[in-house]
Amino acid sequence: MTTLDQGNATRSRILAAARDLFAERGYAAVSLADIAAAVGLTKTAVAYHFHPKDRLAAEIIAPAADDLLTLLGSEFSGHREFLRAFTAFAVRHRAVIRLLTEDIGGADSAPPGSPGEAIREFGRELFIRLAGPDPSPGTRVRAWAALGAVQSGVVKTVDVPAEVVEETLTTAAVAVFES
Amino acid sequence: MTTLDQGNATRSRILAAARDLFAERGYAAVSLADIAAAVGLTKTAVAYHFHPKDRLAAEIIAPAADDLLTLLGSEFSGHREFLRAFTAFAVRHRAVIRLLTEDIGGADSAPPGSPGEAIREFGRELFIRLAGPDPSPGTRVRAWAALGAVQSGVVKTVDVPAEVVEETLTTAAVAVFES
DNA sequence: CATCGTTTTGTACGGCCGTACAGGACGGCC
DNA sequence: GGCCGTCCTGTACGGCCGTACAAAACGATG
Repeated sequence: MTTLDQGNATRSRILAAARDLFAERGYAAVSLADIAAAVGLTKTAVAYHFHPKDRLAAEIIAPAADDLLTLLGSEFSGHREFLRAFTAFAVRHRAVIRLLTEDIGGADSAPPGSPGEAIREFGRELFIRLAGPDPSPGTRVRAWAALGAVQSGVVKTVDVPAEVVEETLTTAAVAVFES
Repeated sequence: MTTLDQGNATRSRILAAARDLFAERGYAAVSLADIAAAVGLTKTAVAYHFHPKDRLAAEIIAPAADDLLTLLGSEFSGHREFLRAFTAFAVRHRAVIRLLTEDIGGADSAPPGSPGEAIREFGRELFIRLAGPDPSPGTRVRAWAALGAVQSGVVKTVDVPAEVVEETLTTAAVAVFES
């Protein structure tokens, strides 16, 4: 089992390093060589564990993606509840939220069937969920502002305790949308 | 003069096309060939007008950068006035604000003396300006949320009249920061 | 018409990317 | 010891990027 454990261990180390680098610079701006250097391997070794590069992103994103689909599949009684749930989601997955919101699907087209396929333009779905099917210009602006506030607040304060961020941002997001 | 005018005309067309493409996909994701295809030229022709690719970004950003430096150099009586000024700035330059906030300086290191150098991490300066030198965790979260709300609201609603966006977002940003 | 500068093209190069493939090192198993 | 799967390395390839450079169109100028 030693061999297997070692493999899973480096696998995890690669995953962790990649998550940090992606969060810092974005998906496309990080090469396999960068990740390899961060964990002290060659880029070929990294490629061995995650055959297409997409798998790295897919595996990093997977838990957040599941949560997101659950969120989008749930019913909420009003925008306050929805914003509360969204903020909780964003805080819980703040290390990877940048990948979900921007990088993936924005650059190269996700192959059909991959996790990226389901997540594609999920931001738009969140927006529709919040703003409704046929929002007024003012509502559109406020909805995007609220989503942007949560994302920005979550990404830029990774060192602040999660409870503080979540509570503060929930209040802030509601304040935006009701302003 | 016809020759010169033609040159300036295509220069402008390149600039306009590049601005749109950058706003849509981000700086690094747009190649010279993409821009060339958009204006019906070869990538070499584009490179002729803007020798290092950086010049394209620099020229597109220049007016916004000047405005930004003015903003950072001004005094404000309180956070409301600052947020009002920042929102006005963001709306005025909404076509290029994505470049200022993310792409430039984020990916590859800007060469010293280039415009990107001065703009580098300007977001942090805006944050300090809003949150103060030694903000509490809650203030930090609210400040980033306010800035993110404005940015998101501005970028995602380019088809909404500027006055509507500006007024709505100013109110929203203040609501966030005071929430 | 000859000449010049400007603009555009075509071709080519070096660099970095992700990927493929062959081989070597190491431990588990018979 | 022989064999096998796992893990990692080295080398190499094709593709796309930005860039350099020679040459060709083209109008303007004399």
